[in-house]
Amino acid sequence: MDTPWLDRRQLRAWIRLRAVLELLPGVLDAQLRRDSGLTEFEYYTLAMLSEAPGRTLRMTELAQQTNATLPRLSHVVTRLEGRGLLERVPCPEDRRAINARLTDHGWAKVRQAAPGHVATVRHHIVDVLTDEQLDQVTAISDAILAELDPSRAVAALYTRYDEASDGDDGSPDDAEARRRDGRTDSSQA
Amino acid sequence: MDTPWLDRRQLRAWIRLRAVLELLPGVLDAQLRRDSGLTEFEYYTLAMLSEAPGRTLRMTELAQQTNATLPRLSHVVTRLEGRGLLERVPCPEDRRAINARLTDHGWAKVRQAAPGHVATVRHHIVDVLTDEQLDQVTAISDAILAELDPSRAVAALYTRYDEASDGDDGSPDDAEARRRDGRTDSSQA
DNA sequence: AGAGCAAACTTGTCGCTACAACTATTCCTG
DNA sequence: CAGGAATAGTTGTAGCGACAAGTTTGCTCT
Repeated sequence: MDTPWLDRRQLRAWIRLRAVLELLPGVLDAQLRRDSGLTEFEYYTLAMLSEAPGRTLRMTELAQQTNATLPRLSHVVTRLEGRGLLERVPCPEDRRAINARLTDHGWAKVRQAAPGHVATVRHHIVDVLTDEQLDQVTAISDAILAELDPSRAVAALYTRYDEASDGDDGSPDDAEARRRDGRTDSSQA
Repeated sequence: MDTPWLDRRQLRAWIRLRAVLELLPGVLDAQLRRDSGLTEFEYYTLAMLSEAPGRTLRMTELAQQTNATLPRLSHVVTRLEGRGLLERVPCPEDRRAINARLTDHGWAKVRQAAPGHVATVRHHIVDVLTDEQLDQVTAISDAILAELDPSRAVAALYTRYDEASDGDDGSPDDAEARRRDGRTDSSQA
């Protein structure tokens, strides 16, 4: 078994990507913690719920959308439930399943936290990249995810943001969240 | 403050990048844990030492090269020291400072772990991307890191893998290459 | 129909990381 | 050449995530 080492180009790309992998999550997390008392993961959990029809999702589905394992999600949901941001509701159709539903308090929390978080994402990622590079990020991530997640579990979510629908993907809550797209900013670089 | 929401292209890129950020570390970690009993971070700690002159680095420098905070590194080094993979040596020049030095056992460990890890990186990243995309990864990461790390602390390391020197591809086995080249480095920095 | 298996969650434990002190040197500046 | 600030590390604690069981419900096959 001969193991081909990485050449300079490959190594350079990897080292840098690794640095991003290491540093970026901490920055995003810190901002949300500071400004909203939420983990980045907690935020996305709430955010995914806020976009779902009826602000409700089954645990498994929510886990997929947040790229989390079920045990992890379960723990997080327990904490969020304790803080009154969401609630567990037994699923009538399948009694094994549990629906996580965003409370009004949780909804308010997301709405309060969103602008700051989006601003951070903008500041650290979107604004420093060109439109072309953003598309490259999409393509590169797709390639990596295809290998990383052969079952295409993540696909369900991340296909959602393709140029698929012209209308909306449906839900009223969703529409409300999306309505904020309205801004026209010809972002600086 | 206008609500700076993300448009479709931006959101798509971000959602996917986020998925990579979430999933990739776990995969790399799992492989190293399984095959070598090392965390990805532990591996890189050892790897950075293995590349350093005399297989020795000061804690602060090592922290920078691994993108870690000092407290984190300190804990990790304590654990690795307990396992005999490296040792703390007081720095003669500055009595506040501590040198972390790779032991022979640690050296062997890195050499044993490297091929599997590189194979994983290859499999999940390098092999699924074109050369062009690899360069895009470099450029994009650079842009993000420049904003993320204004002090350019990371720069010290990741500049190292530019087309600067020859014979310096920076792999953990790099030190081996140096030995082959007869570049024997004694005495610490 | 009932046995066996899979799916959907939960729970408990352990290890790692961030954050916040704290100690010990060295640098700097009047 | 004091004395305060900055630098280099360590340590303690609290909290989150991974992993491994465990439980309940649904599915399937003969």
